[in-house]
Amino acid sequence: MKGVSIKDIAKQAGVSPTTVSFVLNGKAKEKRISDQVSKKILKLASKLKYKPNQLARGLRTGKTKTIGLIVEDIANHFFANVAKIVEEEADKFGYKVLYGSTEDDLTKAKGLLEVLEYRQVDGYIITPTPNLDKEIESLKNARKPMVLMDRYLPQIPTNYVMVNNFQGAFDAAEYLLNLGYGKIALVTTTSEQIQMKERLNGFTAAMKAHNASFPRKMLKKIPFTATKEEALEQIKSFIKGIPDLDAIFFSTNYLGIYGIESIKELGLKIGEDVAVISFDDHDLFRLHTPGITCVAQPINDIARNLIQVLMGELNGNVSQINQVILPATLLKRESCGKATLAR
Amino acid sequence: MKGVSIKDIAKQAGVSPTTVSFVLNGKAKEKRISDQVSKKILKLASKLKYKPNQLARGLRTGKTKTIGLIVEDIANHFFANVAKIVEEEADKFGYKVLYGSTEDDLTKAKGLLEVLEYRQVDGYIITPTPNLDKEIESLKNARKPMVLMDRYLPQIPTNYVMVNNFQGAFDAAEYLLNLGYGKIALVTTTSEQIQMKERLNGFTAAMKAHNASFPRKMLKKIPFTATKEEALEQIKSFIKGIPDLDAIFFSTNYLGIYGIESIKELGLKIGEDVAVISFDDHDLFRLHTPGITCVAQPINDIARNLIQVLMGELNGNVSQINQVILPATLLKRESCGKATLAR
DNA sequence: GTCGTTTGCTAAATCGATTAAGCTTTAGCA
DNA sequence: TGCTAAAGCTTAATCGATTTAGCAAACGAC
Repeated sequence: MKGVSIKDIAKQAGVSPTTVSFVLNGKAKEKRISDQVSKKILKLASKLKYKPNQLARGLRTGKTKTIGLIVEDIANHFFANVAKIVEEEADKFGYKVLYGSTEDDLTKAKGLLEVLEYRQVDGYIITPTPNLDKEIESLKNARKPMVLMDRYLPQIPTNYVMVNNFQGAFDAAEYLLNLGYGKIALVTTTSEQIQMKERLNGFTAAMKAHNASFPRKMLKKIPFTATKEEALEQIKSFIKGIPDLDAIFFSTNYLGIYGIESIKELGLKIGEDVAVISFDDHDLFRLHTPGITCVAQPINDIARNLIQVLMGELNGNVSQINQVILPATLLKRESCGKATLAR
Repeated sequence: MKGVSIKDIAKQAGVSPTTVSFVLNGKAKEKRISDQVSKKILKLASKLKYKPNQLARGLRTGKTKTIGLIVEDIANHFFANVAKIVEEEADKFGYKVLYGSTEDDLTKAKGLLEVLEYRQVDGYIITPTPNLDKEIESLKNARKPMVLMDRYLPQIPTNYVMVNNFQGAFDAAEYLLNLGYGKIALVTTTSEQIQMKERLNGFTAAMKAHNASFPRKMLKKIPFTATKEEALEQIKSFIKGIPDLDAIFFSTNYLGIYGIESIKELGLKIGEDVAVISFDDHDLFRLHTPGITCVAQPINDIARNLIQVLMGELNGNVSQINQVILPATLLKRESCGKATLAR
């Protein structure tokens, strides 16, 4: 029942636990343990299927080999996929992952951080909620290894890994403009978070660069507190309110999904009556008829960079701040009808 | 930097660490600690923001307050949603969750179990891969709290929580038959796992119950090792091979997705040329035009039951085996055209 | 006044590993 | 032979909590 401990090995090998520890930690040479003894110990360890007790080790060394992953919603396509790669990559370094979803709620995020702290995770991958500044700041001051993802807090210089939101939105808008669309609307959220701002900025910058007009009435912000029904209603009446609308850019994947549903309910045809682009990819966008053009995030790259940066910190390379911004890819499908027709 | 320990509190309160431990564990009365001292300790603890070191506690008590969650693929809609609720529910009991994806691969599953074991998780929620019997058996013999999900191993009586696969498939087939469809095909995987068998059994039982014919050529098994491209090819040529086909039941959500894509590529119209039902719901099915009728799993219920059963075991109620089978719901949408037209 | 009981608390062992410090024994060299 | 150095281990402290066993003082009963 009980596991095999270092003592058991020591007893059977006729040496002290210290010696066993040295050998099993690869310090045999350094600690001048004879090859004879080393081999005997290694043989015994594998024979007895010795598994070091991580708790004991952690208690002594202060390292749990665990990282905390805080996402907005683990059930969301983007975060779930990141979580998957993060787990795989962390595993390569001998780390396990504890996760939690904030629902973008400050209180939940604080709660998660507290739990992770007293679980003594070695490092953090955090999708910050609004107003999480104080907590992030104090983690930073405590020099805890940490990387932010998906967004960052402009006031606090920290490591982060994100997609290039500005460029992604810029490319999307430019693509629509080049296809000849003139009345392009942007549907985004009221969230003041940086990733949303940058998508808005990228979009407007493209419009400006092409001397296209983007009056205030072409911008719709849906409160992030809105229920699905409310969001659908708002999107529908927004669309109805702009008769000459010919294209819509949705700034997130869930808004894109709501958008598709809204457009469908209005009896309009995507790609014919109105062009659609959404930020973030989704199975739905790929398989929808017509396929929905989108700005895809490089999920694998994001996850791998997160771990790479975090491992750097965990190994003590805390020298400089790592801010990784990865390119977004415009996946052209059929939802911008003129696109395929015109070309 | 260092955390506040029980010793710090003891020193400041002028008592021994033992006393502090008793008070903080709610054993003040039982251990006859005076109210005076109790209060002083509690006050100090909250003033110093004492957080018990879980490692130390775990080392001593053998409990980590951590559960291991092994899913097939955390990025999959079903598992991601279960993972989310599992985390929330576990949190209510003070447990955190370590997760990992097997990709239905035996070696990965073994690796995960090994890691979780030596991380000393208190309990396991496992989606077993094929041939994981030996490992499950040995966990069971070690009397480790454990619940299986999504499927179980018929040879080993264990706790599990699953949807009623038989009933779900039966209902789907019956629904199609009642709508007047006669040539109904079943597309499933070559997987021999119980949940797949039961879906097949449910389907054939319904056909038999209604005296409908279900010749071997109406059954297509796609190897689960097939790439997406291979799967699409196979589904397409299967459909082409049965000219009078009028309905298809896909036994999993990813086959349903492939199915939609295949049908689309063949230039057929879902709900008009061919009716479609898939096991498992998905955003895509809901938002697709036409909406895809499906057999939905009660995800929240599944997750809550998993935790409930596991907590029962963790609290020592290991008396009897809990096998929870939850009803599947047929979500009727437009993909079975005659359905909406006929009614 | 003595004995037994209760009250209120503490000492010390323990969980299993890591690690600084140190203790033998053998070797090397003059 | 005697002295230093290196080789090869071990002792014991430590991480922070839990928990068993038990001590000292106060109290009560006779």
